[in-house]
Amino acid sequence: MSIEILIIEDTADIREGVVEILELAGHTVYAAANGKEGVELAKRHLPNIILCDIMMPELDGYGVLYLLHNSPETAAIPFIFLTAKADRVDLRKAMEMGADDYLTKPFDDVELLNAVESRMKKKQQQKEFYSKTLDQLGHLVSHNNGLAELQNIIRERKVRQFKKNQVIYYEGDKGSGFYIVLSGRIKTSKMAEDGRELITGLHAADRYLGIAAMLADEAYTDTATAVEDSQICIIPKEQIEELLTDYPDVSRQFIKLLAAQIRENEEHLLQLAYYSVRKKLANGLLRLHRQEETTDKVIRISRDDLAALAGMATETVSRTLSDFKTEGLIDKDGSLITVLDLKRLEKMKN
Amino acid sequence: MSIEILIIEDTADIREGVVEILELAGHTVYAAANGKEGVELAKRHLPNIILCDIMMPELDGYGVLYLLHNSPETAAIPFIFLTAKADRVDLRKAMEMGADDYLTKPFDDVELLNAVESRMKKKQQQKEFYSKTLDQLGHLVSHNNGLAELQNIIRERKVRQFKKNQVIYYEGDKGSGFYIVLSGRIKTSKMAEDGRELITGLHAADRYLGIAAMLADEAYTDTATAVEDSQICIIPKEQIEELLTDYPDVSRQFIKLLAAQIRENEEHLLQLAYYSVRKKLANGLLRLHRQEETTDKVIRISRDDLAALAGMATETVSRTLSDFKTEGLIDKDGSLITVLDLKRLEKMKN
DNA sequence: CGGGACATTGAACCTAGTCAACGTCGGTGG
DNA sequence: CCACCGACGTTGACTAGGTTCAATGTCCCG
Repeated sequence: MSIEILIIEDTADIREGVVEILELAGHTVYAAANGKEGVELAKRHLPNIILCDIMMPELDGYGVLYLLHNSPETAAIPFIFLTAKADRVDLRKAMEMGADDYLTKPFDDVELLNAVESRMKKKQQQKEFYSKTLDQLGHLVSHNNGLAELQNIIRERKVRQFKKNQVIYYEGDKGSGFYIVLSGRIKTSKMAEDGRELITGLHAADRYLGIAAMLADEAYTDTATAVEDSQICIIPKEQIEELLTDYPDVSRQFIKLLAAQIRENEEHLLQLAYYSVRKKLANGLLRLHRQEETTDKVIRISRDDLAALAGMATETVSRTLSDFKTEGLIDKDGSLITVLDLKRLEKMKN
Repeated sequence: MSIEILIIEDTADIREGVVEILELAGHTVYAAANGKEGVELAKRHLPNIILCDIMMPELDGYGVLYLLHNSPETAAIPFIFLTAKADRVDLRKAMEMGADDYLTKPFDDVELLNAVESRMKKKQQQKEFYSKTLDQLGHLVSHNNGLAELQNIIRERKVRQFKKNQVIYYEGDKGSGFYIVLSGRIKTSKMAEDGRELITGLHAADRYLGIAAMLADEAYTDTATAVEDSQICIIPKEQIEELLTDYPDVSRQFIKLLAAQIRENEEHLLQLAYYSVRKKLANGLLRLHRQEETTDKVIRISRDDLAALAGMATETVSRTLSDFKTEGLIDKDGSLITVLDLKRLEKMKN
């Protein structure tokens, strides 16, 4: 199988060296001498893998990565950084931004080819692993044409990894597609002026993200962040656009998702307005409990996130959880919480 | 023009008398001897006007009115109660439920014919008056087929009057259509367990109600009540249903409305979670100010509603408004509030 | 073993809710 | 026509519930 590779590197020596090696290995190679050109080539050719220098004039490697990741059709392409420094800080930043791997210059032929191949192999494994998950996505599937089409799109599986605390999109970004959570957990949150955070939604496997923004053709109203390492399937907007005009059943399905979200939000609204801390926390726990799909239903969440979810101070969460424990409602150990008495939690007085 | 009239009355004497008079006047008359039969006939024939006794075995007049008003295709049919008692309490209840008129038994031929005719005339006037308003509804209209179709449906103008504090639908009712506010103001609200109310939306002229519930085929998530006397156009679900499957542009339009609602709700969430009373109230006022379309932009709302809108106690609203007044932000006189310093209200610190 | 992230606990403070009394206006009935 | 009632708004006093600040404890990772 021939692999298409894009190399973005401003130093001619290195760039030409890499091209030569990869072409000798039988791959198709596109070369760009700067970031801007790199992004253009990436969008035009949609290569199977991208190698990119960090330090470049004008648009640096981070910028390239950012741009490509924000565009659905290029978001899932494996991205390897080439870096001269063995500087840890830079690398950490790179990996946090979602790079898949890195190569420290100078590197030899073997290192280069290994990196490319191992990344392609991982990608392949990932595909196989998640084809199961994706095939299970029965929600949107029926015997109907449009939904079958949608499933096909989902099958193309542009999967991208997000590490803990990595941001998937920011409030204010233009919605350019939507996302399906395959594994892990994603929170969507809004920031108050003083920096306090309110979690508007928690999305575990099989849940959808960013639908409203995409369909309304507006900017995202909240910021999506990975709570733990997660895999996310990215569906570009253009592909959905056609479906919406051709198949009414698809729009109906989306409308239901939106309506469900409105329902949830309104319930949340009422809680924040009038419920006591105890009740808000109880409801928050129940919400998490319902989502938790591990056998023993243990909830794993930081106090900070729990506070942001229920709209209160972290210290208050700590205190109230301690109360709940002495009352025998829950058990807790660090950031692990087990619901013991569901009934009583549900009936929590105000 | 021949008018189709339905008479629902359990006493055979009266019923037959009425039928005779009306038929002599050249109208088509359907007669039902009890409430259940009456509802069936109404749905089958969709008469131009309904006369209905209050006191009947099994399903009484209130029940008939309730059922017919909850069904979009019959909701806008003028409804006249026939009542033996001159009892005010009963009548008040009837009018509050949305009856258009009443006749106290015994009534003579002239009274009966007058009541029918004057009601039909009013209905006609209403139609003419609102045909203007409805024609202005340019929002959903484009050169596109589906939206033109939608406009046609809206033109059929099933207009219904709601008096102050009358309920349009209750939380939990099945969504059987959606509503367009023609004049007046409607609030949608949710009730906390302890009875406190949170207003989730305020809808003035040209706004839509109950879209989410209708499209998702679920129950309403909140209760809609008229804040002042209002006119509302009712669109039955069945008619929309076809449009949705045939014309994608219509669904797109609805999707945008839903997305806008999500946007608004999320903003509201953040406010309720972390904002101070001063800031919440300031935002509430701004929201109202924006909607107010009278020239001088005077806001008219009760303290209770304002409190339910911002999610706080009425007394606190009173106090804070007084503060705002001494600070020169607003002017107030009873339930009339004028925004004086928009800038400072917007910049209100937390 | 040290440092940082996260959790817990204590104490002081303060915001906003509750309860209660009073004022005002408009409508209704005697 | 006036008196009364109820709905609505205002103001005061009190207090509970939660936030904030600060100190200390605990766990995990390099």
